[in-house]
Amino acid sequence: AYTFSILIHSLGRARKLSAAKALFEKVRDKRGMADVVTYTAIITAFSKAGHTRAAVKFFKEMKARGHLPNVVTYSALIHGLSKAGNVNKGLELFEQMEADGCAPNVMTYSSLVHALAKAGMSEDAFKLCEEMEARGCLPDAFTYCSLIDGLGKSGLTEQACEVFEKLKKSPEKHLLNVVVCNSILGTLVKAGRVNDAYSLYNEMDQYGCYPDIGTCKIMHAALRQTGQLEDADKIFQKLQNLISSLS
RNA sequence: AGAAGAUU
Repeated sequence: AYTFSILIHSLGRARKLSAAKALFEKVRDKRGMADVVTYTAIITAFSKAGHTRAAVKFFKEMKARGHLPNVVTYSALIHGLSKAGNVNKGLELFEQMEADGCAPNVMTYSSLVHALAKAGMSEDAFKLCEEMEARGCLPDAFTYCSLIDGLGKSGLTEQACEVFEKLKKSPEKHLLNVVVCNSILGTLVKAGRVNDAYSLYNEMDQYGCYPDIGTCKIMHAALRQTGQLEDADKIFQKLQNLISSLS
């Protein structure tokens, strides 16, 4: 079953959904070898492709057949539902998961924070972060990134900055990475605070974060828009260097 | 030994 899970996972990643499904059904029916991980792999494949009703069908099926979903299964499906814009179903599933005695972990919370943020419910995302901390599950870089990005996109720039500043000073500051920096840079730029963004860009290295392609794209577009063309050019050069160092 | 989450 290990091998089949890997295969189903790979087919899913390659967007070969019908092949993944065919293999899954074969494993399930002919060999009776479908387990929680196999089910989770097929649910993930359909979830990521946005086919949530198929994912939910497999989810119901696994339960009906006595395979208890675990935290990975729930997280994958919550992510899929939220990605399809069905945050409420995601929240419902989150409650169901708790009712089933399955403890959420940082990835489950982060998926929900991301979903709430994307749905413009950043206040709820913020509350969820507080809740997870209160329950002894520390937010990680993914959680902070989703939260900051969501607050920024809801126009709550100040709150986003507060979260970032608080993280910078907290014992968890090692969580600061380039993607978290990019999320606050994007937030500042969106709020028209290009100079604040540029200052932050210039001090990122003090936090052990080094600009990546995403950083340069954000800053280049921002500086070009405000007519700071020389600085934009410098960043464009850096962007080219980063891209060419990829291969 | 296999499965889940972030910025542009």
